[in-house]
Amino acid sequence: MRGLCLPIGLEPEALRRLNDLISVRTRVQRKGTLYRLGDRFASLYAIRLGTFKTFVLAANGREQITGYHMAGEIIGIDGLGDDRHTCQAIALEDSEVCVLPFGELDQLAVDVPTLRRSLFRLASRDLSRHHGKMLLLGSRSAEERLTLFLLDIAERYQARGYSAHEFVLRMTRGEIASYLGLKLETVCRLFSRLQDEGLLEAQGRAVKLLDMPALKRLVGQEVEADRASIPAVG
Amino acid sequence: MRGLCLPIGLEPEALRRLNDLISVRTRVQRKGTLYRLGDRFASLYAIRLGTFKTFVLAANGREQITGYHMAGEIIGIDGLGDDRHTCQAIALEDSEVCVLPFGELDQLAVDVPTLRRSLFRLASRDLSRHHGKMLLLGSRSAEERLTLFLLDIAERYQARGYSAHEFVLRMTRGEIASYLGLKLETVCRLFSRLQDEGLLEAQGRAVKLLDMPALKRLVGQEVEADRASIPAVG
DNA sequence: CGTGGTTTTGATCATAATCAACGTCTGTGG
DNA sequence: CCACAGACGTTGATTATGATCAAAACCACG
Repeated sequence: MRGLCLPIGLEPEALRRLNDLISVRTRVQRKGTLYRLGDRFASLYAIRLGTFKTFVLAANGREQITGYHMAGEIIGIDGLGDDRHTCQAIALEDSEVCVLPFGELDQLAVDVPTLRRSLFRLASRDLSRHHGKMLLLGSRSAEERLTLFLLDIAERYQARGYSAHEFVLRMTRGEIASYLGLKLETVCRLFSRLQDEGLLEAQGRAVKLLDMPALKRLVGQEVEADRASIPAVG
Repeated sequence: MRGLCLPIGLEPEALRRLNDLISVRTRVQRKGTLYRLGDRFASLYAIRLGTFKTFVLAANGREQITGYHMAGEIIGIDGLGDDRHTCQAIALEDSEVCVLPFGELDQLAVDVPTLRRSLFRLASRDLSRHHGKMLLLGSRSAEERLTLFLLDIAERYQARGYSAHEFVLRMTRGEIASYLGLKLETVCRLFSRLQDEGLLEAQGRAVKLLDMPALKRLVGQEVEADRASIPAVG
């Protein structure tokens, strides 16, 4: 049990202490809500199994997806700022989370500097993720966005010991589109195009990344082994 | 001195304690760097006077602006995740910051739950800001983006006691464009267009917002007084 | 099977990017 | 104080990209 409940990115010392306050494990079935916008912020949730999407509702009522979250990640930190969750979290498949009561976590953090740091880290991680990946998305073409998205997913699967080259997406084309700021037809066409170009193979949600180096080049990521060649900019 | 050094959004109790550890005040002149990407994270900076931009360098060496920061705001929290700053901060005009050594801040946070909370709040604030305002930017037209940007600036000036209707931008058209994921020519045209439509008046960086309600409607923000009319979505 | 949600593809249109030229402002040195 | 250079801003003409509208095919599930 403990194994999967433990968040990636926390130091060993903090992890042991954490274990003690993990009391509740909850199942959330497909399309079930973990928390809603406006809910009082009380806990963090360590995803033990499954996948979640977080989203906000735009003025027109359409949902704007703000993130996808997989097993091993912690969600709910968005509520910290105002004591209320600022988005809604829904399971994309039958899932299971460990509830981490924030009050106790906060208390524990007093004794354990490492955990304190870890919590901060966690809070700033989404932020950094956005900086590093998604904000850059603003100035990128549709093709680059989708590629970045797929590479991000691949990387996260890999970090969990799964194949980075072959996986099954848990979200619809429309959900991907919402996340990337595109239309679903555009996302479809891009899958087709990347397939025609031999970079990947997609049958519905099953995806095989065939030419990783090319995909990385497409989004301007240096293909490892010589990062020294990145030109310095003064 | 204390007055302006103190961050907006911290509770009174925390503020008093904070005062004691504010040791250094630093000037940063126009175009001067406060911190660079990769710099060791040691402090937060409370902007006492002036304006900063934060940005990352894209693969091609072009700068991608990730935020604008005005007097009363705290920057530098981006470095918390990895102990290294993940972006660069440069002053857009002659500015002044208070240095808040994070180690001491962290230590202080142990005793003061309020401060602890405030720090978390701070860490998650940028995140929330993005959620609420800029992430939504992904699915918006160029005109909506610029309008959101201007309304955001207006709101922040207002929060500081300045006019929300009339202000002088501190950044170039190109910098606005970078921030919004547009090209500078597009930003220019949009200023012209909004001016033609009578929504604002722009002479270079001096901006007057002439029709606030119309601007808010443009981006789908309910014009106060009846938020009850927003349809519920289940 | 048939029904609803999802995915794919086509044709057309709107928006913003690109390429290009020119105007304007600011600060510097003569 | 003026002339000039360089950065910044504006506008026009054209193109490329992604949105929109529309019609099928596909698929999973009851």
